[in-house]
Amino acid sequence: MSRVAKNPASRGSARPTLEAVAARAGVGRGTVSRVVNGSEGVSAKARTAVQKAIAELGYVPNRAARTLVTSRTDSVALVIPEAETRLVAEPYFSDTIRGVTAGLADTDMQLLLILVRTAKERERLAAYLSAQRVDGVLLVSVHRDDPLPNLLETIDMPAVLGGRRSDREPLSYVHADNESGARAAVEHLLDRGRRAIATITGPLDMEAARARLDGHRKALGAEPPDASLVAQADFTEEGGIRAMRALLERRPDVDAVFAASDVMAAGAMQVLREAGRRVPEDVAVVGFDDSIVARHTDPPMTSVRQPIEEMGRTMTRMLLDEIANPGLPHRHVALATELVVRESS
Amino acid sequence: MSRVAKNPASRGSARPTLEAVAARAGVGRGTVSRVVNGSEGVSAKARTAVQKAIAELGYVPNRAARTLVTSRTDSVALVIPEAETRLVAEPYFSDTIRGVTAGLADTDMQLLLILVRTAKERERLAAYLSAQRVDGVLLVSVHRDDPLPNLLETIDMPAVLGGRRSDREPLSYVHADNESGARAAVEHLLDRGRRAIATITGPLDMEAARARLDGHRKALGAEPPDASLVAQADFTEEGGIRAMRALLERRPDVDAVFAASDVMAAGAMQVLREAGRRVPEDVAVVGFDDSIVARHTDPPMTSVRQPIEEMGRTMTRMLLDEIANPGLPHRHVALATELVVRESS
DNA sequence: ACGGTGACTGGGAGCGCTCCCAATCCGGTG
DNA sequence: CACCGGATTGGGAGCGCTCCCAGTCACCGT
Repeated sequence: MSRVAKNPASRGSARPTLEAVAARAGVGRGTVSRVVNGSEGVSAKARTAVQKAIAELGYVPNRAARTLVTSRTDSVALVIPEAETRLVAEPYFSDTIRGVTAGLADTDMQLLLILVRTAKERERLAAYLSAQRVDGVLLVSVHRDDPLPNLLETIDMPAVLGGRRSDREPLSYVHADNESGARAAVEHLLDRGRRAIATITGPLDMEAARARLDGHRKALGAEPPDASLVAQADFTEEGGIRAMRALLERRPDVDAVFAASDVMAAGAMQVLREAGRRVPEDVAVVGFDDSIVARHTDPPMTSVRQPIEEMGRTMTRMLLDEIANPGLPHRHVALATELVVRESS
Repeated sequence: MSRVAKNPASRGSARPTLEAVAARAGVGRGTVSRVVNGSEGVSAKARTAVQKAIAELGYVPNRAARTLVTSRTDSVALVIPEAETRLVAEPYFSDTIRGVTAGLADTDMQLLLILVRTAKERERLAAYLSAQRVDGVLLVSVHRDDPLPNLLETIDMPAVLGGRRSDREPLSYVHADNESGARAAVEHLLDRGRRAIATITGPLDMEAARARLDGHRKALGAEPPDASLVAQADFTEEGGIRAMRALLERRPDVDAVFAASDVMAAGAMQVLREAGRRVPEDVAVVGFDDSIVARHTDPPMTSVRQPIEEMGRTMTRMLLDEIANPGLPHRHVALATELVVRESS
């Protein structure tokens, strides 16, 4: 049989194969494979010969071939609900990606980015993941009723969540200590002598939003606070605006607001200004995220910083761990937040 | 997490193969393959039988096997220099990704996200791309001396740039019409009766920055403007601050500033406030990007909007085109910008 | 000297898919 | 009724790699 190299995409110099390296080094395929994969049981002599051949030929393993036999893909997916990329403070997005990338840096894993926008895409994603096209999944911004985590568990796919669905989340996750952060924010307002401290919440089907609300409540005392001081919103500026208007109407005496996101806090500040209330003299404002928005409002906003990039890095490390050790029990990690005080409080 | 799969090849429920589908449908592998890939020359009868079998078995093609033989990977890489994710206005990042994802939406291509941070990683990326692990590359935020585009051309890898290296860029690219945008901004300032219109530039090794500077010059008249009205910076807030200080010192009479990015404009506004100049009464300010920052400065900032998400979408479509038709000549697309007038001017 | 031992090594057997070609089928022709 | 050509079909031959096992070989103990 002639070995007619009829490569369909025959551009560029044909890449050398394992076989070519073996021939050049005067050894068998098995030995080259062992060297490439760092297995032991290869004589020093053979190893150097192979390494030399690899260098000379510029050999790079064909990932598809490897995947075909090992059924490892050497890639992980980062799944982000697209809506969140609009609502949530912008840096959340880039910081997460940066953290994940950093966590993957000296692996040779690839990062697949998947934005899910519609319910239909969600289903496609499910099929996609079931097809085992990645070794693991990072899932951020999960809502309470998100079906994806359960799916992942069902198909036995390693996964780590950024944030949790509830405080009984079984899957592995990394999250910021939202409750403590919120509590610190409200206590800071109390320290400043504020007495009527309202809060603007995020969507309560997200645990992060609930936890921040809890922090507000706990800082104010054990018993549930006056409901008139709580306005529900959705993390958007528009929502923050509406919530602040409602609060002013219900509680003209309000002298401080803790918003569960910077963007909502910015909206609140607008409303306060229009209402003729000075910030911070009449009403103090504290946000959450410490995003770029917080630094540019007028006055600059006090906010609770969460270590998003580090969350991404940690999630990634945990995922790689779970991929490498399939039996591993799920782990839960909380990272500390930090109150950044500026002039709005 | 109950059963620890110790058998390497034992995946949850063994995924059905092409062969299984063929058996079930009572046809040969070739026929199933033809149906799956939409080739013609399949009788209606065979086709429906195959489709039925696929549905019943829940068959999903194994991508690795396909890649191995076709040497297509069905994935494209989006390469982003990591430094840019910090400097450039944040939404740039997420908008681009959103656009690219949208462009890929009804393909079954996957998106690989690659952040390049160090020179070493840059080299690894070169090796990676040379290994033909993706079908095409999207490259954003290219600097004038970026070696990557040439590499891509050398290895004959389909690529589309977001922005260009110079106005003689040979590779395909999509960019915003920076010069017109800048010109519109400066003309707007002239309309407002401003006479000493300074500009704060981005790093001039980026064509976008140069083009914005050109726009400033051309709006002011054919001849090169007074150099004292031009301050070079780097797209960062810090840079904008330094530049504005320098401008105030050199030209106390300055009555307007056009900054090549919102973040720099925000820095400039800070400096102006500290210097006791009112915006816009004493000095009008216009930014570029129309990012979230522009909406939250005090006063809200006039800015030049660029359709970033659309750029991402367009780039992606062009790339898919180039992948599908290898002979295609390179194309250059400029998208219009739009001046968004707010209270800072 | 000889079997035993452990360290290495080569290469067959696929992984699941696409390509391609020979084989088959069928209606229409002469 | 034999023959022809186009439409359809089945399945062999790999793609490049890892796994695994049967050797091979130098060396040791008795």
